Amino acid sequence: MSESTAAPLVPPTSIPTPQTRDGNASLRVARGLRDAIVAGEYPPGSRLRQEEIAERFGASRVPVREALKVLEADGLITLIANAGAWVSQLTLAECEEVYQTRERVEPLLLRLAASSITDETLDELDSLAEAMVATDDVEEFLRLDRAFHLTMYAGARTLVLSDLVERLWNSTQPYRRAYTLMIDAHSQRIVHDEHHMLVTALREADIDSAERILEGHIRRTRRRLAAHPQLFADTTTDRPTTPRQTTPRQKGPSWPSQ
Amino acid sequence: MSESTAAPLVPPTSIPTPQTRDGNASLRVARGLRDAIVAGEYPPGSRLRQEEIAERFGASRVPVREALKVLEADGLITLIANAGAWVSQLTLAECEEVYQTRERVEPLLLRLAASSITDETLDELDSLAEAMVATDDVEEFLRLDRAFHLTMYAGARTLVLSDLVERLWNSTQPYRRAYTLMIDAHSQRIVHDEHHMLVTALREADIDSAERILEGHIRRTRRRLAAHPQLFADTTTDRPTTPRQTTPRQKGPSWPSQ
DNA sequence: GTAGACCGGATTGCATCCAATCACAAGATT
DNA sequence: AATCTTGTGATTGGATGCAATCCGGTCTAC
Repeated sequence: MSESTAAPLVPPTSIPTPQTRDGNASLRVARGLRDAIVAGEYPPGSRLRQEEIAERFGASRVPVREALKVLEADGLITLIANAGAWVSQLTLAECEEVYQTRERVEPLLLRLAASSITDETLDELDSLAEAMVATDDVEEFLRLDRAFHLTMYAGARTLVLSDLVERLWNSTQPYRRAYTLMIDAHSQRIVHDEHHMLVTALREADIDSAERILEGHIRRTRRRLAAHPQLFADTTTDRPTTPRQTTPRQKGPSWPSQ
Repeated sequence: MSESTAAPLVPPTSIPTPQTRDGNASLRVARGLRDAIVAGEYPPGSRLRQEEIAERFGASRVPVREALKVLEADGLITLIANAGAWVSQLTLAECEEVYQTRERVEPLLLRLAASSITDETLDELDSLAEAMVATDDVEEFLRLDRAFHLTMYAGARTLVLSDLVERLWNSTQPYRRAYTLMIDAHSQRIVHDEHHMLVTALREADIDSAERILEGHIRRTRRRLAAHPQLFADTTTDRPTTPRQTTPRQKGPSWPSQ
């Protein structure tokens, strides 16, 4: 499938393949596949075939497999030996677990970032919050919500923690998407209020309040999600359940176990 | 795992490699290498050569590279493209980051586990705490300390969170080891007191107190570590710094970035 | 008619081979 | 003498090929 790289020793002619130059096909595959999953291109339960991914990103199956291992550690996909890879399907309990974890760590990340939040950042947060009210496109809403939070945290000079938070966001993105599709005006109003209160607390440099507001914000979303269990995989069935493909034939852990 | 089926049609010549039978060499390598790193066999900054690891675990370099990706996501090693793999070396700031994260998430995990802690578990925790006082072997102390905490959490029917906590423990294990080597009797006494208070609070089913004690326990350790910056990599130098090998020639993130 | 056994195709897991990159050292140039 | 350049060995990254596993459907037996 490497027609794209068809010119290995071909001098400078090969235009469409600068990818050997980046020296890291597995990183490129991991990034691209993660983006595709988070974007909803592969919904939870989708089967991921190595060869198909390899062809899509113009690589062989070796870097694809390395990328799959990374995404498994991210919690985005579930690998089962000799069977294949599926986009992770969370049960409601697992999703609540992630949200409870977020309730604890995101306020910390906000605290670590707070000192370096500038007035410009606060204005940007305000405009992001405004834009969330204005839009009625789900994907746009999700994008803005994510941008709002990550912008708050952007000043933190942390690596472990910001990476962790991003993973938590990624692994629950499909369920935020599904929930956003059925959100009512009232709930949306509350989200907006909370965002506005957050920016206000940050403007007043009241970190403790900001932490509490953020915690409550995440908790409220968690409870809203819990009110819609139909969005999640059934706890009683073995997973991964594949709604469209053939069901895999081996019970696996609901979350990458390693 | 399934070495019992070790010799299917394999011409019995290949003695040193019953590993093809388990169907998952990369998992075996990841586990073994993780254990070796956590055990201190490869100290922070050590260079990890693919071929050497492959030989050690009786596999080729392909599953080794997959295992390296997993360990990078665990935060245990640092991969640099076209350069190699090194056991992660944390700066003091990064280690404090991990500990601050632990201060937030471990109390949550304890809360989720608390309801299923039995009297037998509490007795076991007591005896683990006692054994920690009795021993003067560093490795034994570390093993007991880890067992104490993980036993507390064992009842939690969580996957994401317990996995996260284990990663956090693993990535800071070398620094706990180095610190334990220079711990004085007074500090050790405090650790023991805190453990005892924890078990007491759990016996009284006082989850809130238990959470706070655990948070303070981790925080105190963090502050003790911060008082010994010489245990950590220098923030000013590019990393990874390899104390024994030749220094790699490319600046890399101090923590797996992705 | 139902249950169990047995191919055929597809997919994964891994070993081997080859290309690309980098560190180190010796040599050339100014 | 110092610096840039070039060559060589070692190491990593990736592609191909092959063995093993598994699913699906079909056939057979009871």
